[in-house]
Amino acid sequence: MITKPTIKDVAKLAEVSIATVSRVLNGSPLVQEKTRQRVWKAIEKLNYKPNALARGLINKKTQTVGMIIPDISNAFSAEVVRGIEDIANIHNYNVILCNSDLDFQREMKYVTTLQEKQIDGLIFLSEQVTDEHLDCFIESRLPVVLVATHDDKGLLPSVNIDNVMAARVATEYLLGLGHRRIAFISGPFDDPIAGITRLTGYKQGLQAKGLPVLEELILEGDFTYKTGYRNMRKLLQLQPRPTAVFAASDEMAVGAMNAILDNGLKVPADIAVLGFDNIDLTTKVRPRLSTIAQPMYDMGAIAMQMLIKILTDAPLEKRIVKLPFELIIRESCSVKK
Amino acid sequence: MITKPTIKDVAKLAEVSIATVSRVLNGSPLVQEKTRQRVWKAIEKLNYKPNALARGLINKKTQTVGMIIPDISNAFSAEVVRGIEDIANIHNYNVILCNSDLDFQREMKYVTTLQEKQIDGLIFLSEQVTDEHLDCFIESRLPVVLVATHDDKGLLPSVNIDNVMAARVATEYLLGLGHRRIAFISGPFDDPIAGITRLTGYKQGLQAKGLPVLEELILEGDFTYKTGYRNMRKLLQLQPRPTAVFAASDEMAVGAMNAILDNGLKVPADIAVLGFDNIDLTTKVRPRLSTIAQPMYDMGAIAMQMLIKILTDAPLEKRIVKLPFELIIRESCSVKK
DNA sequence: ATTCTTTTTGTAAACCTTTTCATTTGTTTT
DNA sequence: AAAACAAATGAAAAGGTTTACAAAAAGAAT
Repeated sequence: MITKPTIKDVAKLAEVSIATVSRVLNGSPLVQEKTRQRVWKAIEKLNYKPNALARGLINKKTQTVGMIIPDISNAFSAEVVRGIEDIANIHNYNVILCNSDLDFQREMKYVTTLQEKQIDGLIFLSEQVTDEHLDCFIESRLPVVLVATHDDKGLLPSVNIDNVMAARVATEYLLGLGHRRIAFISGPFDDPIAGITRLTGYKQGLQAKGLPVLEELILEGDFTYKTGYRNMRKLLQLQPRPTAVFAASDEMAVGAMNAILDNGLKVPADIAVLGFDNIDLTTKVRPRLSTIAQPMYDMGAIAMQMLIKILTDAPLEKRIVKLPFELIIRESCSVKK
Repeated sequence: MITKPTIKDVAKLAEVSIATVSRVLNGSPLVQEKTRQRVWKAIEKLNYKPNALARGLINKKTQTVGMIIPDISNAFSAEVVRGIEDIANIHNYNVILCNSDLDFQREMKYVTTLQEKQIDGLIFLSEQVTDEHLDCFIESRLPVVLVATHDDKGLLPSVNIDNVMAARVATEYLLGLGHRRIAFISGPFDDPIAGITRLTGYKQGLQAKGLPVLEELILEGDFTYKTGYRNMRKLLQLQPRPTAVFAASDEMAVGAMNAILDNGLKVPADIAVLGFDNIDLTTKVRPRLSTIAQPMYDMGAIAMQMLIKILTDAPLEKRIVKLPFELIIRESCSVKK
């Protein structure tokens, strides 16, 4: 069997030492022009590719980072990941993809494996970052950047949006349209990042206007289409019905919208619907969904940029980055009649 | 600075040689029970993690595979990737994600990088597999499995569906509903996998019924929502209008559906719409989209299973796998009035 | 007790690089 | 021509594992 050519083979063919080949490979200036050419010729002739394992072993760098996310088949994650990979690619990094399904055990197992593979850093996306997470990250000594999450103590660098304010702006928009009976389909009540925060923003919006927060109008979902649909069906049975629904994710908002539509009612005429995230889906449904836009791609891209800065010892201007959100008005909300 | 503990540190603490530690780590039977325990204790005490680079260097295996796909933010790719990663994870492999945007240069650059990183194998997803691709794969000597693609010569293992037959079944379904003027929004005319094949199936369907293939009813898209929308607008100007549209992807089908809806017409009452893929979106739009289901997750999962078999020298029953497709009837197609 | 097995453990080479340090070669200065 | 210096090259160690082989320890057979 023919084995892969190594630096030795190149050295032999070019009639130099492996040290010289290595220097050529790494663009060292102290090698004569004609030697350099001879080496390159040998490299090409043998189709030699340096072994990144050997390199990594000695350099203690692998140009590889890990990303642990809940689920790549979720549009939000996928968009963030695309941002991460694009920046990684530009800077000659590769990314290892890990789907956790938000399972703590899996997350921890991935951290261990990635550590063994000597990744240079980790990008982490999850519902919450608990103390156990923190312990694990610290023990691993891996540079970690959180995206679309943050830890309470602000120990880890992160990139996120101001979820409270975003949800408040959304609520105030609906109030501004004249709605007073605004339902809220929340994320998990124990999710401190996208659950509690957005619920808080919703409440703040109402309270700032002097309106009561009605328990019956607040239902718990898990960001998925299904829970949006189901919760909306419950809301439709209320007397009187809410005139608007604000959901903590676009998936849930579309679910809610379809529940309304399937019930023979109209959006926004009968009930206004407002989402959160601005995933692709929002422009593909009819009516198009108004929503709070999170800069998903940018969040990923910036997280990766931060990670690279950490890896290259460049200064980080800000460790905790809050990106701007945007209220995008489409067709799913109208003035209350 | 504290450095990571190595096998040497473990050996010293456990008062054995590194060979013994290695044996314990690899579950070798020829080490005494009490020694084994001593070693494990040392491993845990030091929180030692074996260095996968050093391991890979000597074993010539990295338990890492690469996957080159067009774009992870595309629902189809994402679902396939999820299938790949799940199976990989079960078998203790990790996956490196590479987005090519169908750019040949990028694809080739990724192959080189992945090769340098000594991946054990590669899963490749693209519009076409040209001879240059083939040359590159062969030269790389990497085990490659194609997914949702295949090469003309059948050189590489692949998993796919019978696109011609699927498109034909779809067309015949519309014909069966009484439609005679059926438009087709195709993928790129030069895409031999999902472009030409599905177009062929469409034509076959018509011809089998003795119907003419009308050029004016066939438009070229690139599988994206946008081209579905645009092409449908063109089709709407035809006199007489088509009574049904079959699109070579769900994205295009939804684009077409929205073009129809935005034009004040009804689906399926005025025009029936049929898609291809069965991505999530199909059940989130109203009316729900009828479609040809490709087993996206399974395609990824099976591709990975095949790759693992190749890597472990297990026999492959079939090198070219054709998975079954399924016509899923929802609400976007009705009998022609 | 001696020899022969069998079981357990250790030594050292190998995997493929990078890099320090030493050496050689070439150039400049005197 | 010799001395001093700079530039180019090579030898060898290091990085952290696995494993073939050697060696030691333990047990069985004589």
